[in-house]
Amino acid sequence: MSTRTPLSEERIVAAAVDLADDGGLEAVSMRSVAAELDARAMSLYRHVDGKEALVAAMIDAVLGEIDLAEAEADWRTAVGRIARSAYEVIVRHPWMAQVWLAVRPGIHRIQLMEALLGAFRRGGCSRRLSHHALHAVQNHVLGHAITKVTFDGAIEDLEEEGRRFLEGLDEEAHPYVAEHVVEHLEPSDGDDRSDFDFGLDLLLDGVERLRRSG
Amino acid sequence: MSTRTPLSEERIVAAAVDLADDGGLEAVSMRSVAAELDARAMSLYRHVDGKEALVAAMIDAVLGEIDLAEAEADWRTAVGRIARSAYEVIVRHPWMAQVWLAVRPGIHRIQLMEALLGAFRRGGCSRRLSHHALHAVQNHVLGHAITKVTFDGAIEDLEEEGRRFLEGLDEEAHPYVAEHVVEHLEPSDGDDRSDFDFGLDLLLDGVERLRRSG
DNA sequence: AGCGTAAGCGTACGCCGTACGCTAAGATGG
DNA sequence: CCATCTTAGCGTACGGCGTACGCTTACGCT
Repeated sequence: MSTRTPLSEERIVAAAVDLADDGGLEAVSMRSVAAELDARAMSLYRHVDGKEALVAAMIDAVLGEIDLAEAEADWRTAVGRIARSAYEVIVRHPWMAQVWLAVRPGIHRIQLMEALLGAFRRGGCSRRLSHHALHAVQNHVLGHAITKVTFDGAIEDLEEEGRRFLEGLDEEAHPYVAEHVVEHLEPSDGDDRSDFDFGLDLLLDGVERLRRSG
Repeated sequence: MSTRTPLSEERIVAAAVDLADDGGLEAVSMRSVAAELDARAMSLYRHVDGKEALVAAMIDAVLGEIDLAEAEADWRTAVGRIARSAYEVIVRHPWMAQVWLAVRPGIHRIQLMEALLGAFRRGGCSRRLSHHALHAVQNHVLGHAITKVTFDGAIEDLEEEGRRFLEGLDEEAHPYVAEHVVEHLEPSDGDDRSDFDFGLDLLLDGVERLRRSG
């Protein structure tokens, strides 16, 4: 016994993702990842090109979890499924929000783009409209994910933190911000799902209108 | 002579922003910032709470550059001016894109939110609509800024890099991505300005429609 | 058995953020 | 004018980081 399973890029990336999922990106160091695998830091370099490449591989591995809604006929529900899945994947791996656009696209990122663009193009959108629609959807997903992650990420008690923020806020000078924060704290009707869908629908309505008008 | 101007939070933050503007966030260390001011690292701690607080101060300082379009009567042109100004500020300080949502909002961030929300609310949008409109505009600005910054940030010759990317791409498997990248490379009709406005108009059209329908 | 190849790792270097405590200069009160 | 207090600046040091370099060990060949 005691012959450990050998290292591989796959195992290293998986260990790094696990570390990042609980502990954030800052918990990922060559030494900590190696320790997770009962190895030493320098051993990783046989399988991975360095820390930057490791992070890129982590990102692409996680993007592979996204549902690309490949058999979906209707373009709008396809885009909806992809967008929601992408959002959920990012929220499941909160560290993604900081970095997913910061590195050169890997294969899964390209497949994600292809799936979204394909849905728009086959749905009858022009090249130019599809171009902007892709960016709009990506921005929406990433923006919402960042907002959610930063809200309940560093903060375990959202309510408490929100109240504290409001206390420090000058409500005379910033009444609308106060209003906005209160809305984030209202639990019932404005849950994540409807918030996300509201913006996405608004956006896809616009795309649909432009699609029809050519 | 030779009595240097004393340190202060303001001077430290300004020096750090300068370093980040040319050299990226990674060029900002307590030692490098101190060196920029002819001082030593530990001296900074008399005026700044540590690196994290320094970065937060850098962000808020830069957000103070945004034009808040305060005297603007028409809500739509006000939002447009604010959004474009914010976009330009981020592009002017490319390191902002990585971090601007990652820290707790400072006073300038709050003023930015207040300006946008005020424009929507005074323009006749409901609380809920203004809430979503704010997020949508923020996402649009940040998303576009990130896209632009990552495109021409690490890449001095955009054209060359795009062609190289296309070479490595399997155009059979990803025809729409190829199309999309080509569109990014086309210089003339699709410049930054019109790209940014196209998405923003699409978005504000949606807001306007919902505003009218109540 | 001998050998080539490659996986794993020990050591060391130059960075980083920052805790701790000293020095020296200026402010304050007599 | 001196004594005392405050505070800006900094020297040193510690633990952690990414990684260059080269050694060792294990394994698959012939």
